[in-house]
This record gives sequence, C-alpha cells and structure tokens, in this order.
Amino acid sequence: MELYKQQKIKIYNSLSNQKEDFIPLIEGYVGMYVCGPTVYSNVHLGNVRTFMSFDLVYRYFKHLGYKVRYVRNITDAGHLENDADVGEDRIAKKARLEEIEPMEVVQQYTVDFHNVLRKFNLLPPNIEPTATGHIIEQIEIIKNIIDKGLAYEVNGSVYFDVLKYNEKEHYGILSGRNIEDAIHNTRTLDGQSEKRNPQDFALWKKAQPEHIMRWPSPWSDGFPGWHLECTAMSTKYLGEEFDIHGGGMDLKFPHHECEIAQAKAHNNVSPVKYWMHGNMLILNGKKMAKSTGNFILPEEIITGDNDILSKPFPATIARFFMLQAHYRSILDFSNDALEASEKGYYRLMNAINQLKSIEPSKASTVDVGLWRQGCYDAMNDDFNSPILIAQLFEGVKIINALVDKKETLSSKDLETFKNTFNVFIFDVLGLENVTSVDNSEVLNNVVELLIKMRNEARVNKNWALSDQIRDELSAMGVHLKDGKEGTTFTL
RNA sequence: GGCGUUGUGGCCGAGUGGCUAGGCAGAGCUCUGCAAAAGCUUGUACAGCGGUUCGAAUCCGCUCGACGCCUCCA
Repeated sequence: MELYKQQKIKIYNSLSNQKEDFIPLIEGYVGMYVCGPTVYSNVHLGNVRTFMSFDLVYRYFKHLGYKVRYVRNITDAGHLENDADVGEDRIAKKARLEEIEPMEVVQQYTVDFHNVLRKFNLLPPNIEPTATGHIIEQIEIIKNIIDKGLAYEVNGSVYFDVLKYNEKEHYGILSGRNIEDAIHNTRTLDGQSEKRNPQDFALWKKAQPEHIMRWPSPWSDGFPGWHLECTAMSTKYLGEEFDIHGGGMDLKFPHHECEIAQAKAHNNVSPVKYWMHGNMLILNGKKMAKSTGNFILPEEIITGDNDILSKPFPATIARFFMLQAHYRSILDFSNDALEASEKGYYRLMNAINQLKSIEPSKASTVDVGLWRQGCYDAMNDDFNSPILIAQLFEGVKIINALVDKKETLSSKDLETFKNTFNVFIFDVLGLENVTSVDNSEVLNNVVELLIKMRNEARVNKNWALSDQIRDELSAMGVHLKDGKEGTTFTL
C-alpha cells in the first residue's frame, strides 16, 4: 500500500488562512506550480529559501508515493520597472546596460540559478518552462479575456479590467483586500495613465522603439504582462484546475491575486486548490532584496566571502539551518545562528555514522513505530520540518543509547529505524553527509607542527621518532623534503 | 493611511487551552593519566494591560514594538 494512504497531510491554505486536509484532485497525483525566478541577476539566499521550502514539499510528496508533476517557471521576459506605463523590461534594461543580447542575460543567470540550486541539493522540477517560450499561449488567453469583456485595449496595450471583474467575482480574495479600499487608498497618482483604473494590470504591453524584446500580437509589437505567464504555463501543464501553487509571500499580492483573476476570467474556474506561501529570509532585521542591497549570495556561504560570516559553511549546513525554521515563519539569518546549526548538524551526522555499526538484539526496548510515526506526524502537519528535526534528535538519543547498550532493538526494528532515519534526513530533508570540512589552512598548520616536532627530535638525535614522523606522513601522502632553507612538504 | 503576519528562556526556533518541543550556549555528572571530544542530566520563557475560563504563552480586546504587502521582488 502506498504511504500516502496512511499518512494524511494538512496544508495551510493561504486562500482560507487555515490548515486543510490535503485531498488531491486525482488520487495519487499531485500537480504543483511554483513561481520561479526572474533571471536578470544572481539569485540570493532568500530566493533559495523559498525554492528550498517547495523542494521539501516536493520531496515529501514523492516519498509518500505520489506521482508529482512539479512545474517551476523561469521568467525570462522581465518585469516592468517603475511606473508600468513608461517602464522598461528588466531583462532588456540589463542587456542594454551591459550591451549584450537579452537572451545572454537570461542564459547566464539561468545557468547560475541551476548551479546554485544544485549545490543546495534541490531536486529539479519536472517541467521548467520559460515565459518567452509561451508567448502564443499568452496571446490566446488575452484574446479570450477580451472576448469576455474583462480586458480592453488602449494604444496597442491590453489591460485587465479589475473593476468589471470585481462586479461578479472578488478581486482580493487571496490577499484579503477589498477593491473599494484599494481605490480609496490609492497612492499619489504618477502621471497620466492608459488604464481606466489604477488597479488594472497589463496583459500585453506595446513596445516602445527602444525595447529590444518584442513579439508580434494582434494589438502591437510588444511583450506580455508579468502575471500572465504563470497562468499560461500552469494551465498548459497542469490544467485549468490544479492542486498546489506556491511562491514567496511577497508574490501574494498583486502577482497571485492577478493570476486568480486572469485564470477565472479565462477558464471560468478558480485555478488552484491550495495556495502556499513561503516566508521571507531576513538579514539585519530586513527582508533580503537585491534592490536594497540587503542580501547575501548563496555562493558566499560556501566560500565564506562575506563580512558577516566568520568562515565558510558547506551548503548543506545552510540548508539544515533553513529547515530548522518552518517555511511560513520569517527566518533571521546570522552567523551565530548558522554556527549553532552547524554544531547540531554534525551531531546528527555523527549519529548517522554510528548507526551503521549497531548490532541487532533479540528484543526491542524502544518503540520504533511510535518514533517513526512522530516523524510522519511532523511532516503531515503542514510540512513542519523543525518538528521533524526535533524528532530526529530524539533518534540521535536513541542511537547513543544503542551504542552504550542501554537500549536494544530487534533486527526488524533496527532495520525500520535505520531506514526511517536515513529516509527523512537524506530523501525528505535533502541533507548531505559532509563529514569533514576540508580546510587546507588547518592542514598546513598541522603539518608545520609535525615538522617542528620532527626537527626537535633530529636535534636530540631521536632518529626513531623523526623517521617515524616522516614515514607515516609519507604513507598518508604528505612528503617531507629537507632542504637547505628548512623542511618543506608536498601533497 | 489600508490589508496581513508577528512579538517565546542568553541566542536560534517549534507549539497546544491544563501534560518539559528541539538545537546552540551555560551548569552538573560519566568517561579520561591530564585536557579535549563524546555521552547523560538540567532550563519553568512566552511584549504590556485588561477580559473570557476551574485553568491561557495558547481565545478576545486594547496599548506598544517588529516585519511583509499596498511599485519590481522568493
């Protein structure tokens, strides 16, 4: 029997603001869409956190035996900057500044994105579609929405008519807003607008002469609005109605709100059953964001090349650190917190390494089934990885007690225990067992110390010791050379 | 200003109306020639003020603070 029939998941649905039983549209299958990055610059650690949160979700579904179709897009058609009416496509702007092709920008940062996620051990999605690869689909959706009277064309651009939509539907259903409030609280209007209403959003934008990314359409040579791509691609690959849509909390409004409105207008059905939003990674008390410069790059964790870091950390430790917080909580990033996680991580891995050598006994003194279900209960409760990790540390205590022969497990229980422990750590949490941190500086110092001790032995004519040091180092691959200027070594 | 989230012991970070989350640090113990490491044990915290309740950190109200969104954003 598949595990998913035994383990029932509850998911916090942003649409209802409460935990709901997860019931897939088709039993045994899960359709999941996650908003991917806009590839106009390097992803920062905050971006990684969000994708990692959904990596956890994906991994757990897979572990339970669900057939998952996980779609995560690449936004390569940029977003508009500043005022939408005069704004410029981000990718196009970057390309113009760097005097390269827009697709070079896209290619460079897409490759970077993939490299980063691989280092943090994120599984690739099943489909990773691009916005520019779905221009035709987007145009078709716009046509349909215009036909239904919920969008209008002005000067070659097309806008979604939010007020009209709101007559029959609720624009703001996801973010808990009322369109009336929004109208009354409009910020200072900047300049003249083509829009009938400030809340309207672009489905298609006419390209200005300086725009280098453009496609033909019935309305103008131009480019699609940002929100539309996700509707086009999720509909195409997951259907008009699918199970889960995820993304960062900051996309809830307006991006996801607009997606709901478009999709409903287009398909006459609410597109998503469970909306999930991952919370922000905070640095210095503020959200990480490229625009403010308050961020840390994933690579900097690994190289230690950032002033706030005391040293480099393996990527998997950063992963462990982030999974120690629930995905819906804001998480504070700091060197101290990372160091604390590092110690806990090694404790966990030491236990795993000891687990291999434990011998079974005739009977069990530990209720393995209860402990195992505790692991599942944690994940079933809205993917609560911190609780799971706490449960795994209970497992660490059990392992230590087994090593000390204070507890025993039958061979069957031991098998279950080992299997569960490994599955949750490596398959579900996606951690990697980094046993030793390769630190060439430490190695250097160690060898220098041995050289010094050997030289003292030579001065004392303690040839037995000095030769022992040289020969044993040599056996380990460290070769000493006595030169006129002193002793050096090679690896 | 509007909408929403949140405020937990030295630090990070879970959580439920009554029963010790967990990690790090600290303390005690075991082990050990000494030390370290490792293991075990230990922490009565929940912004403030009211209210509901037999009982609230957990529900409600107010105050104060923090954060997110309202413009691109994971």
